[in-house]
Amino acid sequence: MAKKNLIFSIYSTLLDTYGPQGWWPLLSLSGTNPTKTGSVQGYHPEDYSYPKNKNEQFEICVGAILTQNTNWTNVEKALKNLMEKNLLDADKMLKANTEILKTAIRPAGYFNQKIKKLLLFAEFFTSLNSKTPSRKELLDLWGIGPETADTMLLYAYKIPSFVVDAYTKRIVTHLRLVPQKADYNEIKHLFENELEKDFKVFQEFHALLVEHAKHYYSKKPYGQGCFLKKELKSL
DNA sequence: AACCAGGACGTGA
DNA sequence: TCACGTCATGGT
Repeated sequence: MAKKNLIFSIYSTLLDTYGPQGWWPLLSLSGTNPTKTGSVQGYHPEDYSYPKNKNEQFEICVGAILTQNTNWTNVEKALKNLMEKNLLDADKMLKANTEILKTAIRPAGYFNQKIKKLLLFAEFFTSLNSKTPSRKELLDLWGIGPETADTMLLYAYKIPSFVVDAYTKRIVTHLRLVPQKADYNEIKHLFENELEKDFKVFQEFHALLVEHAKHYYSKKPYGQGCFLKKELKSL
């Protein structure tokens, strides 16, 4: 393989190791592939046609908010509750009783904060009339920070905006690709500057980093057995 | 039984 | 700017 750059070779290695992840996870697909937590098979590997409709797009955005500092299995429970009550729809959510909404999303934690975030976003989402929001518009919403905004842009709107989460930061600082104190944008640019702006690559890369982190960067000491460290030396 | 999970916000220095 | 507390449930 021609050495394009360090970042790309990491992507290559992760993809070879874990395979395409097929993110974002959608409820309609978790039936065939229930609650993926290990390196099993992706949700819709090598199929980049999602979201297929406006409700799936909304579902991704809701999931992005609910998963803030929260385990995905808990988010899935909340999403299922919303789906069962037929509330995974922006208009219906806006008309719904707030207490019922809170009860539905309770498993995802922080339900008092998150219900505000969801309603504010739902209102914004309907006001878009199917337009694609800008990153700034998303960031201006209360409850949507850089990671959530980038997650929505990348997975709900297929815009190549790299997502930096706690795992990503943990990995790149451990590998000494950025200083410990590197902020969100510094890490985001590290990836964006060295990759072609292809939403499919960005989608896979972020999902692969999460998968990799679950194997080697979830318990201390971080990075034990991480094969990326060996690879970096050999370059 | 502590610890933390695919963060964001408010506050005080 | 920046470090720190707060928000909440459920699995290990």
